[in-house]
Amino acid sequence: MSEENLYTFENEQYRKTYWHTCSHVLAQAVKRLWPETKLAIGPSIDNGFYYDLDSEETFTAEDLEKIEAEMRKICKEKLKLERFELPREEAVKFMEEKGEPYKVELINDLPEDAVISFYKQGDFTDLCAGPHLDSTGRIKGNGIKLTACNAAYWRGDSSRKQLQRIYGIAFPKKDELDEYLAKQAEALKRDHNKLGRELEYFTTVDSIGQGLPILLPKGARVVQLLQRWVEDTEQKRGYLLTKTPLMAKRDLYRISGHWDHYLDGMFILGDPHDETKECFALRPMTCPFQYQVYLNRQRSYRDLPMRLGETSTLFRNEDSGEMHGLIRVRQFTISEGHLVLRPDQLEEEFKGCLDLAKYCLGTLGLLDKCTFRFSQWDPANPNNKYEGTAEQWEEAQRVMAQILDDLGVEYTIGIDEAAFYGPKLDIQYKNVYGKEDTLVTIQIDMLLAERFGMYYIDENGEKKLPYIIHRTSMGCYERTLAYLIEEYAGALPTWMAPEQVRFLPVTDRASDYCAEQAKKLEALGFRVEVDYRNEKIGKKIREAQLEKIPYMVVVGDRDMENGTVSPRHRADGDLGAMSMEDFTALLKDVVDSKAKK
RNA sequence: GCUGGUGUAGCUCAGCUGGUAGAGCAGCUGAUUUGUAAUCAGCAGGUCGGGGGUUCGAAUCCGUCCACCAGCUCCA
Repeated sequence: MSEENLYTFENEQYRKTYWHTCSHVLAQAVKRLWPETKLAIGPSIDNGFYYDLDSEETFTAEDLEKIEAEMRKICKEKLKLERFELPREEAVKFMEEKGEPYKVELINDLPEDAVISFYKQGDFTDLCAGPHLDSTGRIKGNGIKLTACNAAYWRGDSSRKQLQRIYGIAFPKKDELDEYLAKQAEALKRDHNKLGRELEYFTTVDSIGQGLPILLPKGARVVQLLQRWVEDTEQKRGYLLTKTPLMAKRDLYRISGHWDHYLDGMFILGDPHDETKECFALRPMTCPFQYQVYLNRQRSYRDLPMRLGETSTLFRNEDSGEMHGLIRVRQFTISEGHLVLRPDQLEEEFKGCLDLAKYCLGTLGLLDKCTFRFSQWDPANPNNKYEGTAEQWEEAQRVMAQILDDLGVEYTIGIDEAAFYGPKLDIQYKNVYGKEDTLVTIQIDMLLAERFGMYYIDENGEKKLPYIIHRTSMGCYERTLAYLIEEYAGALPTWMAPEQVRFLPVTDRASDYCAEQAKKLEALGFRVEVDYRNEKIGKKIREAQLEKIPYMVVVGDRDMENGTVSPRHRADGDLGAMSMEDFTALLKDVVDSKAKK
């Protein structure tokens, strides 16, 4: 990068520096307006910056405007940012005198040898490692927008005080800000939680409860199509289909370890603390149920790998604030599966799982936006989350790292994101708000086989413990549907669209002709409707467009005379008159190829 | 679970400082038979999220519960 390009917004480092200085300007503005406010932290993030503040005042939208105005003033003042260092004791004293307890805590937690630096701009000084712009005058005042004020726990710890987090975004030009905000607004129009309800994919009902969405006929159809496709795909790859119960006695969860680790997360039927009576729980995962298939008889090394797949409905009693549309729910159905294998088969089978997931997500059109996360344990986790010994964990993670490197997977590392029984490869996806969730997970488990006594007899007649891979091929159907709606803005590809073709008779003279053609397509397995209403063709088209029906087939007197139909694609518009044979071939091609249109 | 916001007809929303609700679209009925994004007219539709409380009187004020939204925390 050439010298002059270093200071452009294209340069991520410069951009982050710019936003970081914005966060200082934000804090300075708040301190000027509400001097009693205590400062916590204020970093730049992927999309802008924020500052966490402790204030008696609950910042409203109007307050944010006031703060923005003050920020613009600070930019106009062109205050120089000056860096200086202090020894630890003086640094603590400095912040104590300023009445900033959070800063004092931060300084005290810095390592012994840390350089403690401050940045001063006019009447405002903040503890900060930098770097920063050299002057607040570098920031374009009317390119700043404070976008939200929300709660955030001090140091991300829910047992500590909740602060107010003010989010902002800024650009060197007002036009760029406007463009960014317009793009954001546009993205929110794809929000599955809004679009999915409007297009009648799902709804929620107060009396049923939080996190328990109703899949309406369109949503249910899409899920059915995806399930059939996944089950068939897995069958072709050597998976054995299972159907196991949705609940079990607490005894089962005691063996798996879930009773100790996740009691709060389960829906319990009965009194969990009364040992004199039977107590059941709805299943929060499939593992211990599906293991029983393996345990049905003694297994030989020749039986391995055993690949078990199940379309599995799970129940998790999430905290009330966690539910979100179809993305985070209390009951969901997942393309679940477990592979029981010999240690020497681990890499090959892991690769197979990754291939399958990539194939599924790629076909759905979601793969390009996915990122990979290698989720590892945290030996320092304070909640005793993890089973097994440090040696077992190091071994499992070493093997997984080796496999990921061999396969050339680019990943980030997530510490303390592992399952309680092993490390995971998580395939992550971001929703329209930029919030990331796991779509697919592939996990290596070297612990549970022993707990369940899942031995096999090797070629020497010796009992051996297998490895287990927990995996999903396309995640849970509700969440995947949500992302599909967002990815395609509700216009799902024809192969998975609940209604693929809608015939639109221009007058009722064409009704019978349409019914006949529709029947032909239905016989071939297409999902077809006819709009028989006595409405103008323009209105029928408008409504079909708004419902995002892939193909509208206009049929009028002219078509009937010529024995044609006049299809229209929702995105490509009028395709002109053609024979039913040609239209059928076109449709078949689009559907069979699972084209993304 | 925590912080903040929201909840009025199927949908989108109006309803000022308390005086028992209004529009557009959708729906129904009738007329209209129409060629690529909204034909016209009429009718009907609501214990204003639920239970309480204050008041002569509550959609409006207070409290509580429920649901929805954003964020945090959590996510087997």
